[in-house]
Amino acid sequence: MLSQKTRYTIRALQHLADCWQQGVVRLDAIAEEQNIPRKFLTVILSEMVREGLVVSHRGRDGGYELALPPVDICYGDIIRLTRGSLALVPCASRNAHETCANCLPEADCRLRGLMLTLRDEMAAMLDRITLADPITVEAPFAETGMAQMSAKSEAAEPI
Amino acid sequence: MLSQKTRYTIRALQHLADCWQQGVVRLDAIAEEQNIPRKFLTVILSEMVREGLVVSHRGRDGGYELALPPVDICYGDIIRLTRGSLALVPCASRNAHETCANCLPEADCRLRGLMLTLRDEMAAMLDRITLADPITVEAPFAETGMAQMSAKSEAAEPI
DNA sequence: TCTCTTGTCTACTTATTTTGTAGAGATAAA
DNA sequence: TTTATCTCTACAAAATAAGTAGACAAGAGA
Repeated sequence: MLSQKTRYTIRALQHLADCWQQGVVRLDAIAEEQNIPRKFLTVILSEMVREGLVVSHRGRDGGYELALPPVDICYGDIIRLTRGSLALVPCASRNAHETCANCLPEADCRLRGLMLTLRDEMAAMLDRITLADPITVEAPFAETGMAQMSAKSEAAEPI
Repeated sequence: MLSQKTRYTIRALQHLADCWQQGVVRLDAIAEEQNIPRKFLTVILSEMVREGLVVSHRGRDGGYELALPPVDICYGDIIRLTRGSLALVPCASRNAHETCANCLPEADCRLRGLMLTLRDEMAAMLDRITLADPITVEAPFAETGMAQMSAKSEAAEPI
């Protein structure tokens, strides 16, 4: 699972992407519209500033904006930044590899083999979709009967 | 990330798959060969028995074996059993849907849209590969220069 | 039947991670 | 100089994960 913090981060960045080139956005505006605890959001956005994804402006009329055009920020990068890795198992990370505790030697671990393949497949998708992509949202499960989703995101087609 | 417990579970099941139709396997044998804390493994295997994936035999000469042929147990099912869901976000689960706390209405949440697509892609892979599939393991990162992996698993080809 | 081996179950303990909050500072505009 | 903003470190509380204890049940064989 993505942690709550990672989810907040992504939604905050989506919000900034939506406001791209419309001036800075105040923290309180993001917190309110995205339903994120204000104090927690200060921590999150400060981290994003340190990581270079967001630029802040202090003082009166201050706020935040993306440091890059939304099209240059992909979901894979955001998740790697906040969570360290895309992989579902530490030994299958290509960016933050760590050997697992209490495991077999890596060369023998089939779980690792599987998770590496999965990681690569996830990366192929998450590195392709950016904050500029529109994403169509399937209706909630309760109300409907599934799947209107699937498309593969070329240019500006709904995902 | 998959929890340590989920990883132990998968490796224990892989071990039982390897011993399929060779008689029961004692808990201690699994614990030793798979490097899993013995007491913790009792909890894990008891759960698998309750879930119907494993059959146990008590008393002297007792042990465990898979309840089904390895080819009928896919990784997707194992992860769903141990973890509740394949999805990376509770609101994107198709089996254990839950609305996220502090979120937008589901119909407006682009993160959910993205995570649904990702979930379906992960499921397509994890529901196809079973405990009977051989899985080739890429050499550990430290020793080599990446990627010998990728294949898509048809029939009994290495994954 | 007795005993030994092996699995079962419930309840705990401990460690780690996650989620948030407090509060004193820095800075920029008016 | 005042006020609206962001910044930073540290802490607290809650939730989750990992692992252990220990009494119990059951089957095989002497």
